Amino acid sequence: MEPLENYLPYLLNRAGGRIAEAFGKEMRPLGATLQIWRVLAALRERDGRRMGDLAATTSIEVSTLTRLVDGMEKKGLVVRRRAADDARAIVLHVTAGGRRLTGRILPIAQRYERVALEGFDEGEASLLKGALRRLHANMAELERPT
Amino acid sequence: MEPLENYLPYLLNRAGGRIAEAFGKEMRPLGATLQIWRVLAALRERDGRRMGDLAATTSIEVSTLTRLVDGMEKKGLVVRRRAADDARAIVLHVTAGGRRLTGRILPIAQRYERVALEGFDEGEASLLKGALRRLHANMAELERPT
DNA sequence: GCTGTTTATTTGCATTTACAAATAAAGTGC
DNA sequence: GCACTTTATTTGTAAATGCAAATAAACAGC
Repeated sequence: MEPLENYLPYLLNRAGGRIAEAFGKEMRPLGATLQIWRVLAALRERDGRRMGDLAATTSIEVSTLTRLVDGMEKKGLVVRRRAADDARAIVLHVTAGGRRLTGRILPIAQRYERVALEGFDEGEASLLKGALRRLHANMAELERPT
Repeated sequence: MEPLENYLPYLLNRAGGRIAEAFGKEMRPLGATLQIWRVLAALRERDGRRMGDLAATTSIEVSTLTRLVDGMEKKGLVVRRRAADDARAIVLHVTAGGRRLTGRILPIAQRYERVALEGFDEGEASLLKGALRRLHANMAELERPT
């Protein structure tokens, strides 16, 4: 029967894990982590997001995110403010320091995109990305046991 | 510039993370975890592997694996033996209990493969798998900073 | 405008994980 | 066959993670 090597979830996690690990190591000297980068990237697209919103778009658990943001605040990368329209919610804003760090990480992220897709032509790359999106969507339907 | 949504490493981790999470939750009632399944699957292909070998094929850190195996031994899924040819090395053997558990997990793993690839035809699926292997290989070349 | 329910975030706690140091057995050169 | 280096695994320890409970504000119905 199927060896591990042909099993899609395994291949996926293995590839993803290796990228994450390598990227994470490059983040270190900058005083960042992969997760910090995710948050910064999400805020770069739209600043002033809520915790829950960020958790969803970064795929980081809310409780994990809370503590991650604690650290980011201490490092002066972001600030928490209470949402204007809902006193339960917190919105996050990047600081100048946060933007500076984002600027330093961006070229590294771009390099990773290039290296990962080395040898893939335009069409293959977008096919792959589309497949990953579809796959992610497919899994959403599997929220119940057999 | 590229939103997170188009960034390959992100898509990869997101898809992989979601599968791992869902699969992990189904493992729980069986008293297993994703990592335990990885080890069992690797031993199913070839029993009596060394710790280092297992670490490499499952992509689990050796030190993490040591403790994981501690737990698996307590659960009676595997046993550690000293390698016949090298007294430094440990080889792992599955027990009857381990095989029983493997048998219960297999159909779940197969279902995940199916659901993940729902809507992918044969060709697309093997293209995707090939891409993931290539990508994993590409990352190996990036073991040095810029 | 109170009461009960839902929603957003945080905190407590136990588990998982990774890195580095420790241990132990081979292999190497002489 | 003794010192030196390399290889295989384990242990110490600190950080990251996820679940469940706690807190706090909004909303719904009356």
